[in-house]
Amino acid sequence: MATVPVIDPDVMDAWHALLVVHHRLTGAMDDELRSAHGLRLDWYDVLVQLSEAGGRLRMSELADATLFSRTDCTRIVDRMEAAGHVERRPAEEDGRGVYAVLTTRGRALLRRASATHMESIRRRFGDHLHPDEVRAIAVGFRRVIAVDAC
Amino acid sequence: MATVPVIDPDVMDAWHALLVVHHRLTGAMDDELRSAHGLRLDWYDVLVQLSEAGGRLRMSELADATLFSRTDCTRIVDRMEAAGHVERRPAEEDGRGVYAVLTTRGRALLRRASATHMESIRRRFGDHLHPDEVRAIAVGFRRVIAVDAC
DNA sequence: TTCCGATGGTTGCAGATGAAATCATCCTGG
DNA sequence: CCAGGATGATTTCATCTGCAACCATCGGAA
Repeated sequence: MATVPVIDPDVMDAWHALLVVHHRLTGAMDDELRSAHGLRLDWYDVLVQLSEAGGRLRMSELADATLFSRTDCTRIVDRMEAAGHVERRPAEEDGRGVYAVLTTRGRALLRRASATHMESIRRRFGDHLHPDEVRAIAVGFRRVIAVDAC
Repeated sequence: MATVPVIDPDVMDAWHALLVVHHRLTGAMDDELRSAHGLRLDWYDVLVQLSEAGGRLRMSELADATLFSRTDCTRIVDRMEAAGHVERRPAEEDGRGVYAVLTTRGRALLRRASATHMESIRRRFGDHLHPDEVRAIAVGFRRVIAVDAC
């Protein structure tokens, strides 16, 4: 009695390709940001999220906005604060809360770094995909994410 | 003089979705493997690669086949050897070389774990994508990978 | 045969990671 | 108003990670 294959080989291919793309590209982008701006990819993510939120976020909001744990955020902000890119400010409305606030210096760094990073995403990723593929990826992945959230 | 956007928003969407899918799904799959079989996702990857290679690989081949560094492979094999899933055997044809060899126990564990993992990929990933999307992802990503290899 | 640069693998070190414990503050029910 | 559970953030601990230094072996050239 032959067992039915548990998974479609095409799906397996797609999943494996995703793993490789993620590994290679995040590695390369991290290298690029480091050599061009002395900035790690995780710091960059924090800068982006803070900027998109208008310049400040509670620590836990930052953890939700990025893909980092709370512990990670505490420590990344520790280091970025020491580097002068962000500041911590107690939340006036909640004695337990802390805001991570983008500094002028952090904002300037983000402006420079984002050019590098966007260009990197385009060159390493977008340029090699047809618009149809890009849309299929975005739409399909959003569906995967939405289901997972339940 | 307005600056031209550096990157197509659709491409940015797709890239971001990829990051989220990777993070969520690898996390969930790791949890599943751990609770079902006490097996970490990285150990599972090693078992798969050894099995697909016929049961044994040189350490450096293992590093190439997986997404791990040489250092990682040394240490993962250390732990898996202690757990009895693989064995180290000196390469007869090269005094420097070492083979990581799948044990009977490792093979049995892989058989059990792969059912869990395949099902997990199907349920969390493949089931939510149209066949067209799956093919677009596989084909597009392979292109991205091929270019990056240069 | 004997160098000597290249290669395979491991290890020391410095830093990064998550889970769980901790501390302070908040807020709800009585 | 007070007690006590919930929440925000940090710290501790044990583990994991990569880079660079390391050691042993290989293989070609003199």
